[in-house]
Amino acid sequence: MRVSQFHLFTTRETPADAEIISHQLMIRCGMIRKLTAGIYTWTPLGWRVLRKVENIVREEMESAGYLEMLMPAVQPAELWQETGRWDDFGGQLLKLKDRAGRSFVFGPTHEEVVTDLARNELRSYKQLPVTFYQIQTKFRDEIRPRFGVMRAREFLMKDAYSFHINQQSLEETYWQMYEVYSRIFTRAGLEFRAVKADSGAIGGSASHEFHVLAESGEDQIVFSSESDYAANIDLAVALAPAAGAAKPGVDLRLQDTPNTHSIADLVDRFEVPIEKTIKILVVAGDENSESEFVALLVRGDHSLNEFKAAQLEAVANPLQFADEKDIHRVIGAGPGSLGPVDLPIPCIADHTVAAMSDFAAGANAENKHYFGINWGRDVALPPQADIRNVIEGDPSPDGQGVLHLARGIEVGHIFQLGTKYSESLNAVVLGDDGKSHPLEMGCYGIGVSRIVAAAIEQNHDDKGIMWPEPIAPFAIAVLPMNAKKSHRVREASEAIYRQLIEAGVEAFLDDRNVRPGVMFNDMELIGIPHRLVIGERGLDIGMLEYRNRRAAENEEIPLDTVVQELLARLG
RNA sequence: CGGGGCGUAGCGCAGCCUGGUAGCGCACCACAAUGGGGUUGUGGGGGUCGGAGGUUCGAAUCCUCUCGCCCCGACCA
Repeated sequence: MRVSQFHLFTTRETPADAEIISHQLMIRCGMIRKLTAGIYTWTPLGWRVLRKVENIVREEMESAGYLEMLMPAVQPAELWQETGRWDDFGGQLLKLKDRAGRSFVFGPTHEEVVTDLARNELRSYKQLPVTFYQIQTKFRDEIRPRFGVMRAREFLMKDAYSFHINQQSLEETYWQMYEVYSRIFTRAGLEFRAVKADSGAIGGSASHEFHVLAESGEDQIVFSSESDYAANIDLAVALAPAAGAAKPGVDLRLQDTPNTHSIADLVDRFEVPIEKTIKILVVAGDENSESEFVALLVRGDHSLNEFKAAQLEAVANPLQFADEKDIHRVIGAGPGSLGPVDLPIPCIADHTVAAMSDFAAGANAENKHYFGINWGRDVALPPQADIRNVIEGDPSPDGQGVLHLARGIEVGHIFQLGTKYSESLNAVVLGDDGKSHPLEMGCYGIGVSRIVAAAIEQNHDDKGIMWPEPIAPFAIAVLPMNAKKSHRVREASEAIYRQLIEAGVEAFLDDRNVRPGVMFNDMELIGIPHRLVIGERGLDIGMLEYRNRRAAENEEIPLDTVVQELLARLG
């Protein structure tokens, strides 16, 4: 491709509304343009990258034997009503009406459609297992789209669905898909981790997320320093210490603590180490439980894991925090003065709390705290559960190593769905026993457009993008210096460019009449992995300048063998 | 959904408080010089100031409504 024939539109200025680096660079490169909130046009430059990612995904899916297809983006409401997701999916579901007033959705995912296909087409276990996939535009009406294509409303997704006669077959495909996903992200040149995850609104049992590691990631992931334990923050657990093991060291003491309303106050004014404090969170009880409210106890420096807390039998799901008025009503003290001693409502302690001794907490009376509290001696040890978020350095739950926290961008998610959709849509096949069996299903997603942004987050410097070669829009930039003034430069550049193109290399010849600095800056900004500079200077001595986008210095390449040398470097 | 902010040329912004017929930088077009890290000069094109209504002799500016966009929050003992 010649730059003069390509719509290359770069800009020096960073748009005001782009917060993260990938969004800024994509705008500055001219890869994307916003049409409206969360909805983007992919320009020719951006589209080349998107297509590269798409093709890697497609090739790996194909070689695993999965079948590509294309399902409708617009789907009848009836199908979503059958599975209950017309109501359950929530505000992210974009609902539409046609001229006759019939309701439709713009597909945010395709379990309904693919299961409808399966119930009509699949008859026998002999047709199984089978995996269908598509690469297609999805729409999810995000509450708050942001970060460009990272969290867009309209986005490109690869979604795959597998069908099985039994759980064992599902698991085989699930773990095969795990490997396929790992190959895809590895091939795209990304540093990533797979972590255990919750299956959330999609439903089902087992699930893993694939995260590209990046500081700007919206998700927290957790992994062990020694073992292969890895989970997202919702699910991550630390090895629990033994409850009640610590022996009392000091006496219980009730002390006046005026104007002490927070853990921070307690630590500052009374010189209590934060690890010797506990905080009480009052939440609504489950409607079937005997208590209106339940107190949750976590160590002062720990935070409540709302996902875990909401799973507790005694606790309302979704989690609902008591307001100040309710806390006063049922406990008789404000939120800053709560503690386990003489607490009038049931409580559940985090495992860490159950192992504490000589700790401080509120006295359930204004302006008073207890110090030196010990379980058993001063108050009965409450029931325990894992209700906190793990922190950096916690022991890994398998006993091997400590936990590290990192930020990640979720680019893939695989689920074992089981029969959730096949049962609600009555998708069954005959087994070898001659009886009907609901299909076991798996579903597997990759955020194709999100990968583009994630790759930039992971691969950039102060000059711009540094594409991993497999997803770069062009492989090499051929930059003639002052071609207008030099037919030698012009001819040499054209010749090399032609040879590269003939060799199948995606070369990008900058034949614009612009100064060298403009070329260098543009090519570095858009992240072309290799570049060759052709000038009078080099031609005089028979050597040309080559530079890798990630290298700090030029290399000299002899003119006579330049194309072979480049081909070797390009792999 | 709650809170805050912003809508003036393709992009980044000034002008608004104190009303008087719209400006700067980048980008774009033309010409010239320059020619190895976003070069320089001269000349030029482009805006119903988000939209509607109101106040006024006169509105980008004041008032009302409306639409759009962005940020923060949905953890608190």
